[in-house]
Amino acid sequence: MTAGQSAPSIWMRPERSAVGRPAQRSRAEITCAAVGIADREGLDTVSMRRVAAELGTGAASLYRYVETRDELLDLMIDAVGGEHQLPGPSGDWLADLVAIGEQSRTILRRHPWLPGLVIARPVIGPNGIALLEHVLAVLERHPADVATKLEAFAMLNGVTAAFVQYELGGGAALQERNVAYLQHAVSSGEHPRLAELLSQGPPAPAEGGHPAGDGVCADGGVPADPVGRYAHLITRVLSGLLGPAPGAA
Amino acid sequence: MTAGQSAPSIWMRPERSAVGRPAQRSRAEITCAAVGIADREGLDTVSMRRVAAELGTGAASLYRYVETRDELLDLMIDAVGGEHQLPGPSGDWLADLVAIGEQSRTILRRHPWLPGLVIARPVIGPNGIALLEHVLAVLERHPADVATKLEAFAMLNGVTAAFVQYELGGGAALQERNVAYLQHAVSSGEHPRLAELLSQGPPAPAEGGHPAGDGVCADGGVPADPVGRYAHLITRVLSGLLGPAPGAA
DNA sequence: GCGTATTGCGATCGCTGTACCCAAACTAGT
DNA sequence: ACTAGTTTGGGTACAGCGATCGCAATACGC
Repeated sequence: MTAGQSAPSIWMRPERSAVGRPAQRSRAEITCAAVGIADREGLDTVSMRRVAAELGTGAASLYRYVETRDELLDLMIDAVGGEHQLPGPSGDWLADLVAIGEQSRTILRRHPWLPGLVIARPVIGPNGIALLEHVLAVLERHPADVATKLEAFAMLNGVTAAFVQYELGGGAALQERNVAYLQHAVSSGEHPRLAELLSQGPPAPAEGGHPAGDGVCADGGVPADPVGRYAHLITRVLSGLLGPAPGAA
Repeated sequence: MTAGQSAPSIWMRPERSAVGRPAQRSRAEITCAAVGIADREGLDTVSMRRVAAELGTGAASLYRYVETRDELLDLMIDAVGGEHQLPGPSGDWLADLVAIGEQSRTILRRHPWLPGLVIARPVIGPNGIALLEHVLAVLERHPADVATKLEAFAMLNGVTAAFVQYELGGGAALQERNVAYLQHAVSSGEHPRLAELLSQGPPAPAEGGHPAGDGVCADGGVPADPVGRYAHLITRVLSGLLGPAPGAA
């Protein structure tokens, strides 16, 4: 009767019916295959036919589980969101949120197709809700209003995605082209300040490990390793949005 | 001889040759048409045929100007980057960078397809170089090393894109679905802290204007209007990466 | 005017997302 | 045990996509 006619969300439809011929596959199985293909061969090789072939079935069958390809992408996004581990609040909300961000960074680096996708398509599913609920729980006693907390959640995800995409340089091929063009632009004249940039560390921004100390350093210094840099950045973002840390200065 | 065989970058190829039949169109003209379509009808209606039709020509003709569709997307990204106005450094690098960020936010909101695209495809062209050069000029006397300045540049773009995408909610349709699912999830049980979120301000995060004061407020307070919130956020990010403001405490 | 270099673009190929249709496989009711 | 109803499996088909090819048209240097 009062139905909003636009297909609401895949997670509001029941996965399988009680009657009729039972399904041979599941959303999770299809999602897992799609994520595997994206990890291995890139996001735009994830076609319905390719995923179906991976599962040994026909492309049309997938449409019993998913209405469109975009819905499959939604499932993929939420599925990797489930890779988070969410321990109980420690009492230090800043530390808890930074820990979540560091997990997110690891997850995003594991699935290089994710940063671009999650920004273009900020969809929320069961795992996204669990994450949001966890963040709200961490911030339960924080005096900020809900809108601010929601914004902090969005920025925790968004800033992390942006940072990882910067770390990865948008993929090796693209980064190579960018560097080549930068050199070209510098050599043919006009940009004096770019020269010093290219004479130093442009080719590979960073790698993944944690070679040095594991995080936030004394206020004022900027860490050298990527993990420390990320922690430093996300700490500033979060304390900027939510005020300074609870106990710390 | 020493050629890296992968097609280097569209901006390293000359746009037109001196000899032979002269071209009837230009990269700029095609780019402009494509941006117009994307603004009006969304990014994924930007097909080669559609753009060609807009220009009254055939799809194959466009491949004289652009090698692939992705290259057209690169042109679009860089073209809107040219909408920035870059005044000379004022001496206060933080204020200058925040001003750039606010321009970026306006531009990104004008082209809602951009945030997702620029994160997924962080390509740099002439306008991107001009912007980078400008940022480096603003930071000329800043003591940080080049890698840190480059990171600040990347985060200025990345964080702004993430913020705008959060403001826009990923498009009306997607936001509607998300809200519907959140309500569904809350009503069917488990997530206590989500309830208070939905009882308050979830449907539209923000609108664009600048109803109240125009920016950074006294330290400690968090502004209410979106413009102030953005300024607050980007200020925290930049001073987090580059140390505190030059004159200010 | 003639060779040479470039562009314009219709025709075409392989691939994509997805609608349609019917056979197969299951449950519920009798 | 049979029928009626409901759902899934998946082959086929279609419109549209990005991209290639080949040829006619159009310019310049000589």
